[in-house]
Amino acid sequence: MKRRVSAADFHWSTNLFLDGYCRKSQPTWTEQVKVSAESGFEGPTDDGYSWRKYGQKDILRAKYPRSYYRCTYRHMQNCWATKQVQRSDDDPTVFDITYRGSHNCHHATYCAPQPTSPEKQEFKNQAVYPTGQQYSNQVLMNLRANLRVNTNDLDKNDPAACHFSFVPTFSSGMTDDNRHFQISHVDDNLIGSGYSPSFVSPTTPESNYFSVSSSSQMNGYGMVHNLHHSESDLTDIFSANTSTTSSPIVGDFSLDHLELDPNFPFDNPNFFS
DNA sequence: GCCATTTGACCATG
DNA sequence: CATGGTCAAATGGC
Repeated sequence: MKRRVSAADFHWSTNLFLDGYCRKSQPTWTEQVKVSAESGFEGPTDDGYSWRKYGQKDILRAKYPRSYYRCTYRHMQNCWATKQVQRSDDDPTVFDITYRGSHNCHHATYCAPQPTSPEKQEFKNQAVYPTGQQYSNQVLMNLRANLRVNTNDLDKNDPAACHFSFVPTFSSGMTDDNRHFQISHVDDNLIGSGYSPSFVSPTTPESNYFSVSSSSQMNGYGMVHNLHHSESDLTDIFSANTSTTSSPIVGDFSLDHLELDPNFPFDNPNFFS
């Protein structure tokens, strides 16, 4: 929990998989993080937040146990974010990290030297944390390689509860920094509750930032808050790229590839409602 | 002594 | 009842 991964030797790829499921109205998404052994493998747990491990469990038919973490500031700031970390069976260098809930705490970024509080050590681990913006930009840089929207799963889920299937895939865009980014389903709760998947969470050693679009806005804690999410907004985001291989601009970034499923129900009244 | 981790027990769910 | 998720006492490091 207290180690840091240097920017120089942390080579990894992330397969982020937004599992916008419909349970308990908590946003959940899964990120697959690959850490190469040569980069001084220490595990993928440094995502910029401060986690406290509260359990470990052997999972049926899984080689490796699953670890359970919750936000260190669960009580101090009523932050109920949790995550589960499980090493992949196939590739021991790959970790599946399932995040559940969004952070309410304000300790994720290093740049928030707030007025001294009795909880002095709350900031002791923050000095080298990159901001969420920094992480985000890293991902978006790789996003240039490939981004597509996949709606295949829509039919498998209750359309009334899960209106959104968004599976952008970033892969092989950058040299050794391949990130695969998948967002499956996102429901209302996920969008409207300060939801912050890893691509907007602090992690990367890079020093950049991004903004997704006018419909989203970074706050001071590396989170993206959707100020509004209307149909037109999303259309704005994706429409520019449905028939060309040019590089549409998404926020501060250009995308080399963006495929949009023509059947994607942007006109679904429930979509991002 | 404080705090995080470990680990077996307990609980919830299907 | 099997499995996954959480609790909490014990443990260890600083």
